[in-house]
Amino acid sequence: MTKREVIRILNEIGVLLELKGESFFKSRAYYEAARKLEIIDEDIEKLVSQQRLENIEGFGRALTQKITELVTTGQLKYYNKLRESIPSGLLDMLKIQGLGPKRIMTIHASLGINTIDELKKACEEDKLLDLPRFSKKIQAKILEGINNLNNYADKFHYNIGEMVANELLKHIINSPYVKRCQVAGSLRRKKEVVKDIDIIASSDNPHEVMNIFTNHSYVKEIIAKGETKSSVVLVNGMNADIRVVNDDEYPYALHHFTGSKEHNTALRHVAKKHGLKINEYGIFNGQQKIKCKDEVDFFKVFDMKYIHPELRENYGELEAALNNKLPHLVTLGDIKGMVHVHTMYSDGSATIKQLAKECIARGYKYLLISDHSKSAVYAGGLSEDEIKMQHEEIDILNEKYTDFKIFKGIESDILTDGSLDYSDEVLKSFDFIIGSVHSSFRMNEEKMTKRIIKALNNPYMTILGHPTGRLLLNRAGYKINIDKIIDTCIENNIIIEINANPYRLDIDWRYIKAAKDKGAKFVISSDAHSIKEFEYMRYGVNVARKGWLEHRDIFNCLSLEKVVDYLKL
DNA sequence: GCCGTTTTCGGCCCGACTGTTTTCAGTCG
Repeated sequence: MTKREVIRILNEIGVLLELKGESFFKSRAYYEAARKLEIIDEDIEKLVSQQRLENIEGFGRALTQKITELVTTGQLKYYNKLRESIPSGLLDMLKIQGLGPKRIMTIHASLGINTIDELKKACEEDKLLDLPRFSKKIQAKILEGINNLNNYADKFHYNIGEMVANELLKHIINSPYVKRCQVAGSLRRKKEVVKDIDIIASSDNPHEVMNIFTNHSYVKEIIAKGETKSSVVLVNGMNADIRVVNDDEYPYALHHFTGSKEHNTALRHVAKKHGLKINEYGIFNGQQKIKCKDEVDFFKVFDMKYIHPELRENYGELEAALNNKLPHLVTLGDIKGMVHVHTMYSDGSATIKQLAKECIARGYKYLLISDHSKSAVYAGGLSEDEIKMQHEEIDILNEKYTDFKIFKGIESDILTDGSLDYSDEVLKSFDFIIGSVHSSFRMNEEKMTKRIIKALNNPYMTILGHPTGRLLLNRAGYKINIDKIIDTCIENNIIIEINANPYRLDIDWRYIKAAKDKGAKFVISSDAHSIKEFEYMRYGVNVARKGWLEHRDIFNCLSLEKVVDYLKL
């Protein structure tokens, strides 16, 4: 059984226990254990066979026994029994806004309802009214929650969230009542997909700020509106929350609502050791509040350097901050060249000259062109003759530039047998080669891993393109042994792509830090098919920062001279 | 569920808002 599967089951047990009405702390023990396994960069089977699980904080006798059973037999009796006792439809109901474990179990126990469809029918037939602490209002809310579930996605791509949040922010920040205001939550942490928008503001007149927020034209429905907190649904189905505090409470509130929950919980443990207490209104030493003017001050209280929001995932940032080992995160300004760009030769919309001009205007020193290869017929992949033409055009353009260079490359399909789709003769004519999988996504893990590793052993390969092939909120990545692939990239000096397209953001940031520690190198590439898509670079930088990367870990932070040197030209 | 120098039981994270009920339960983040 894979670690991923164990993590999934632990999380599900946590949810099932919540439904059963068990103590929240018991559920949390399972969630925390799942979380720990996610962070630990070790083989689960080794951890079990070497009996090292019980040495990890949060793994007591019960959890160790259960995980051992799961890993050695592939089964867990406790889990099977739990699942039998709770219809799976009840788990789905947790997604309905306003409906939690208590009400779900009341509905199930009194009315025998097991699925969302049955629940919907019951609401429409007024069957919930007689249940204790239910009413017409609550029934209507549940019904609306069910309809929203069908009408709206519950998650959105980062770039959509950012766009909407900026629009709301612009509206609020212009108010004379607002002193400080910014986006918090997962958007501030630059998560690749977001559930909602969190905004924090400081003001002496929260009432007015709430009105401004809830009156925005994007607001479709007000879920809650109070003096410090309001919650709305926007026209696109997204939820947005605002918290308004006094200005001297702002840094604490900002930190609290930036999260992550896991980061906050871990920091509270640290605070406790200092004899301090943290909540959204302050850091307290008994009754006394410790003054902070901003988040830099906030972390100073715990002898920590400022932790950038992107790192606040409880992936080791607190320890690093204590030991002064936080990375100097890469910034967009560190990027010196545009990589993985498609032109009109294949499915791009701009000419090489237009792309180069835009690069120069943006201060980039080089452009790495990589159109599709000939197997990608659907995308106008380049024939051998077209490659020759493109190379001639690049040579002519390069003669005109003094402080700028265009490099000749290709995004070559990794064919099902792991070979690239040109002869060595043709491959040799490029300055660099990105190898990407664009077909037969549904191979099993062993075959797909073998396929990619064979390509990584091709001496002409420079970069592994979008390593998992995922499309966020749309398609899971292909099944691969990512550890083996990363290890092979390191051995063979292949650069791992961080594809900055906001619908890909592939490789996932969760893999990056461990790979970096092992010596992996990365490139942030736009995969641009138009000049407009150069903007994608900042999403790629977000991912790199979430993966703890510094400029020296990233290929296109190198100077032009160093790139020429690297590509041995 | 886990944990432990107040140690084998009793804490563990808590505040805001809604709606039902009249002091509080449920949900959410």
